[in-house]
Amino acid sequence: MFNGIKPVPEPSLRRLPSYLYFLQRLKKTNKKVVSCSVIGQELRFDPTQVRKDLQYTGIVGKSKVGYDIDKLIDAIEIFLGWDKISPAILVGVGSLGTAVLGYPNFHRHGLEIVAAFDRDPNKIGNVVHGKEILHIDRISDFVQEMHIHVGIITVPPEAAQIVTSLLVLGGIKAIWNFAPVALSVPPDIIVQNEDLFASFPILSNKLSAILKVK
Amino acid sequence: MFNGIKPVPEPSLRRLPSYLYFLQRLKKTNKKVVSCSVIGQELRFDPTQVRKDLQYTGIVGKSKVGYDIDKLIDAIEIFLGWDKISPAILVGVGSLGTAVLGYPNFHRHGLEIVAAFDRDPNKIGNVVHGKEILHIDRISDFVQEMHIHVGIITVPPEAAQIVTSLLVLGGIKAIWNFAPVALSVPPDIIVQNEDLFASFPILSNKLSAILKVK
DNA sequence: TAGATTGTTAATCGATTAACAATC
DNA sequence: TAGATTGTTAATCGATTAACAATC
Repeated sequence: MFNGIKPVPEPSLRRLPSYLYFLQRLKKTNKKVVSCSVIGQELRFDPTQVRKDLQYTGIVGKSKVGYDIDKLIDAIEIFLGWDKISPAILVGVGSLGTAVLGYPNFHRHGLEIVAAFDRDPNKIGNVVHGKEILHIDRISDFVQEMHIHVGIITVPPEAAQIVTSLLVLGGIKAIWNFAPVALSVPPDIIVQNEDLFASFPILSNKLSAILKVK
Repeated sequence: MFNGIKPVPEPSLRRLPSYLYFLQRLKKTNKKVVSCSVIGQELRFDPTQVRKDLQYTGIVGKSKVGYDIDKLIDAIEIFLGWDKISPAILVGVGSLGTAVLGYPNFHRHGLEIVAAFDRDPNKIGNVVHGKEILHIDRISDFVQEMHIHVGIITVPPEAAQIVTSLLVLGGIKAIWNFAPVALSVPPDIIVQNEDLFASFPILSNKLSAILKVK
């Protein structure tokens, strides 16, 4: 399994998009170069940490000058794979699914949702945020024929495993799972779980601390 | 600021709910006690880590036996403040707001959403998932009069700061922010940001790795 | 009693931060 | 040249994991 390449730490991966967004704003001000300390000051990160994060993308800077903003934007986008569009489908057009479908910037994040699926006959054929809703029976064939890379699961927890199996059957490469259940998949399939309420226990803990003091 | 009490590590806080859910399932099987190794095996955590996490709640176990399940459930709920209900409001009844309003188990997480707010006149007076939608003009007064503790922000990013200021004006204690912007608040107000797409760059990175190999 | 499990202290690991040489 | 910034190595910090004594 070990191939000599250290995996990029998850905290770094999570920070990279915020660098990208800042650089895109900076580019609009006609700046050409930027240093780690400027980025760090803006985003409240340690400059050394910024430098290390950026190095994972393979960017090379200039001493005394900093990084070329255009090059840096490209490097981050390429590193995350956001320069090439992967076709995706979304399964489960409830309110969460609708919210995800409504996100306008997936194409800038390497994703294009080409269709949505649901099991409710009343929804089939409707168009939500520009995507047609197809019946869930057609998922496997659709994934296979359209070479879909990513499946986004926004169905209720009970349905998530069945949907997963259908996606896998069609040859999906990665699953972005918003349902609060663990999915079982073959080892070569990427599963990334997204917890809508992930940070809530931290809020709870802080809130209960101040409520107790009172 | 330092008061001799070490803050509980965020990773531990994030794991506590999963212990709770497992214990609640276990309770239904009429088990009375449970050990760290059983919990760890189920949730794929190191047993020592489980023990350390649980100790933050103040629970005391019995050697050779384990922890009393009922006591442990209570300890986690009390520790997170999920035993007492805090009144909350939600602001921004778009698709994301509707999805959050539709979550059925907030009362088991110490929260009760008592009303929702929006600025769209067509939505005012409607009832979504049992909550009436009120006009945003009434937020500050509502927070003050109803002693609302938590404000959930699901408005578009442009509107998030204005909404925040209105909540603060009314005397809110904590803000759970789903908008992708940094909010400025007085130092005594808790802000917890929730990023709907937090794990997406990790999926991107893994996906681009396998696409490159191909 | 013997052995399983807790509670606690020590070791390890990984990420963050500091130090500093190289460089433009 | 002088000084700011990168690139890199070392130190620190915090979380995880291992070791082990206490205990029921």
